[in-house]
Amino acid sequence: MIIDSPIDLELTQISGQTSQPPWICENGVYSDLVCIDGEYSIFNVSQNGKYLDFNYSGNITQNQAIENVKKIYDLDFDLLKFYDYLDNQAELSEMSKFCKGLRLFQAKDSFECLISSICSANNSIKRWTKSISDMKFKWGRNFNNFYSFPDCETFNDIFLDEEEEHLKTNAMKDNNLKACGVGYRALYMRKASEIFSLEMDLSDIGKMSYDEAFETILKVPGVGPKVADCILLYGFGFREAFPSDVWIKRIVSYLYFDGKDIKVEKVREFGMEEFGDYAGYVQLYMFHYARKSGLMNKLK
DNA sequence: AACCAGGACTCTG
DNA sequence: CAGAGTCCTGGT
Repeated sequence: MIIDSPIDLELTQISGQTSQPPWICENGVYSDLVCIDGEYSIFNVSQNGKYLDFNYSGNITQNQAIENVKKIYDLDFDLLKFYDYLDNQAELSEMSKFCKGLRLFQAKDSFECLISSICSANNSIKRWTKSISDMKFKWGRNFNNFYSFPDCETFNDIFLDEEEEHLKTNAMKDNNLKACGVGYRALYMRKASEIFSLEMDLSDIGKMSYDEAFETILKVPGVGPKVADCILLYGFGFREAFPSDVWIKRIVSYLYFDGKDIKVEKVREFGMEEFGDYAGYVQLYMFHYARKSGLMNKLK
């Protein structure tokens, strides 16, 4: 079925949002496993003109399927109204034409998003997406050769490194977190996983105000301000988050502060103040505008 | 082959 | 409480 809401699927898929790695793509069809109320379904989406062509298999209702695909691709967000806003801001007016159809790629699994976001810190898009894909393959459940991300109870039992694996088994040496290329982040991931299986539900974060959610998630090991905002934006749909890293700092500094060096923390405050509920989208568009327009090379 | 990029954390003054 | 150093891996 066609879903009547404009999107650039490929751009959204490759944009490196820490909700999840890109879906498996074959002949223009992007597919992945989605869990809805304990039922597993395979979602297939492809580009049809300006719109998404969507179908699914599995034991869920059509309403559930549509509701979930709309959430994942943020299809209820009014892009055209957002472009009106961008076009009327002197500093942002170039962005819509470079990023046309780019949408939030929302988490289908908030725990996967938590671990992905921790994995992305001090890392490259290519490397963290491979790490997460490796984890799904090693420890996820297999449905028709699609793999779920392990839940936090399963995750707690994963060996940290070769040493821990060797201590407890005689098996091969790559059945551990560090074998996925996560380096020192392995311990952060395990501690984070333990917190959300022993101390609180990850879903509680979504019920909080933005400020409370930010302060709460910030206490998780491996989660600093940037990663916290990614989790809140991509994992829980807090659009007022403005995840600020060195690139956003350079771009904001170039566009708004005459190239002056600003603290990342100030950039975050500026973004939230200036862009309000559009902050998350503006951050997403700034990054891809910088990539595609050549601004990024210039700022290096 | 030495060096760099990328956030969070820890230690120092 | 700011600033510097360290962590791991893949890329040059």
